[in-house]
Amino acid sequence: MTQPDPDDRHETHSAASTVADDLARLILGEMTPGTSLPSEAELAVRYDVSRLTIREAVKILEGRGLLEIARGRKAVVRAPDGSAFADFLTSVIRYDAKGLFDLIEVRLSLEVQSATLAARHSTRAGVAAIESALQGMREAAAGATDLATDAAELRFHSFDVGFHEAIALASGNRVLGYLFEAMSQPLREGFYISRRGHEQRGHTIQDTIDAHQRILDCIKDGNGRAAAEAMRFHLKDTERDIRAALSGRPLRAEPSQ
Amino acid sequence: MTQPDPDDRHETHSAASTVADDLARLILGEMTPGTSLPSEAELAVRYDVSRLTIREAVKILEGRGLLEIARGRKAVVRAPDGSAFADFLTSVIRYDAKGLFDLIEVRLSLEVQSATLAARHSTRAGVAAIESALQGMREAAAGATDLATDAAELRFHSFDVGFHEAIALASGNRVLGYLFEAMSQPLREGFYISRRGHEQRGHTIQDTIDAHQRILDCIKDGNGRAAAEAMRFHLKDTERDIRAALSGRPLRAEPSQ
DNA sequence: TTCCTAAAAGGTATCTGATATCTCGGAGGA
DNA sequence: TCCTCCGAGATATCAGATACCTTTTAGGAA
Repeated sequence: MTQPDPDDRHETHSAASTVADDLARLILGEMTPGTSLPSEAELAVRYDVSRLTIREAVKILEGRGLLEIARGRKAVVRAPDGSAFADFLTSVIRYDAKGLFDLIEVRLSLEVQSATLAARHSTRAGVAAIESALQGMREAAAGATDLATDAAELRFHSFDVGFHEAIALASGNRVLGYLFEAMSQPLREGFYISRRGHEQRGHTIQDTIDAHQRILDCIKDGNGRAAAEAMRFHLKDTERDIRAALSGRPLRAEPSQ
Repeated sequence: MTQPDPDDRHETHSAASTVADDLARLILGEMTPGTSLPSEAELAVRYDVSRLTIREAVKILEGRGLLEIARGRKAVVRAPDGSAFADFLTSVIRYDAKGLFDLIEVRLSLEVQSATLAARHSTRAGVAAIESALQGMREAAAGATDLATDAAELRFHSFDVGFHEAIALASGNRVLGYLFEAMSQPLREGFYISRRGHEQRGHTIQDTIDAHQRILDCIKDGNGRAAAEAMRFHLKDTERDIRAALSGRPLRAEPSQ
């Protein structure tokens, strides 16, 4: 809840911030992804500040995910993606364990909706992408039957994430895709915890694959309600895995990244 | 194919980005909001780069919303909020009108969940905040019966947003609160459009207030399912308002901020 | 003529050094 | 004891310079 503050007497904002805000408005308003900004020298002349100030403004926008910067080339406007939100969510779940479950709760809601929408109006290509991810999970699991090695677990995980991401994309709702992308990084840690709990509860990898298969089947049938239910069941089960793995032992504090 | 280049992963971008990533990990991992970073000079020594490079790294983190920077003071770690995601979403809905409806769709899902959770376990203070926002809507509407003036409409709008925000907070799920905060800015434009459509469809302000009252009643009753349904009905109706107002006329392209 | 390569031009990345202005805490006076 | 003022420390911004990367262009070879 921000205070009204209509007239920004708060103008002690630095020159770099001012330039950054102006450029942001320009970029969001009338530039399309792929367009390149004028050179630093040119911007310095236009805003009548030093090149350093322009650089700092551009860095702020890089941090906001609006620009892509490479050495020797002009800065180009970046297509939006969810990464800008990712470390924000990461910081949320770092502060306490409840944050992780809050995130899981939200994720459940969004993924159930994704599944519903994906079943309702997905394209053949969309279904193919989901199928391909599931096939990848199968192969990763076959390669190492118990996911004993880190490499196999990593491969399985990335296909698992890919499965859910493919559903989010197949929903046709881009905001869902961005949110999923933003959530997948902070949920990465949760994944490894959940696999541990999955085994503790006597389940196998095949169970996991079957659960995904059911979701896929419902989507292919175009049955939104069933797809939603299958997704909800799967995620609720994953949540139980995590709770089982965490019961009695605190969330480890050290970041794995 | 690049040369071996063993000690320097050339793939990593600039020195500033490297420092920024390292600082981000530090901040997310082991610093709490309010803590201040070492001074630029000290960081420059620690990372063995010039102060300018540190400045750029810090600017990137400012853009990511991780740091708060003020002149003459060290940079302090910022408590997470949704604003970093807000202008990202704003950029999404700028690119085409479908983005707006994608966002509305996601919002519906999240708000329905908020209502459910708020009904399930809200505190007395949480309910009071929702009630207070609704009372504010009533008074704003009474002050100007048809919301003719911009000021009255603005007041009504902020109480309307406050109502929904209070529900998100009452849900007890902080991630929902952050997401709501991030969405409310880009949806601001949608609000004015919806009010126009509301009138076009022969509805009054009182209808809007009644819809909110119904949601509040369900939450007070602790009836999660009914609260979800009331919220869904209200938001679906709002969506119809927007579609009605937009039918035949394109979304205006000029940014309002 | 066509294709490949190397130099040139333009751009960013980073450093050094200097000045201005702001914040905060402590010294000193009332 | 409390208020005021000042200096130390920190950031903000400037200017100039070098290194390295990318793109373009021009020239030479097939």
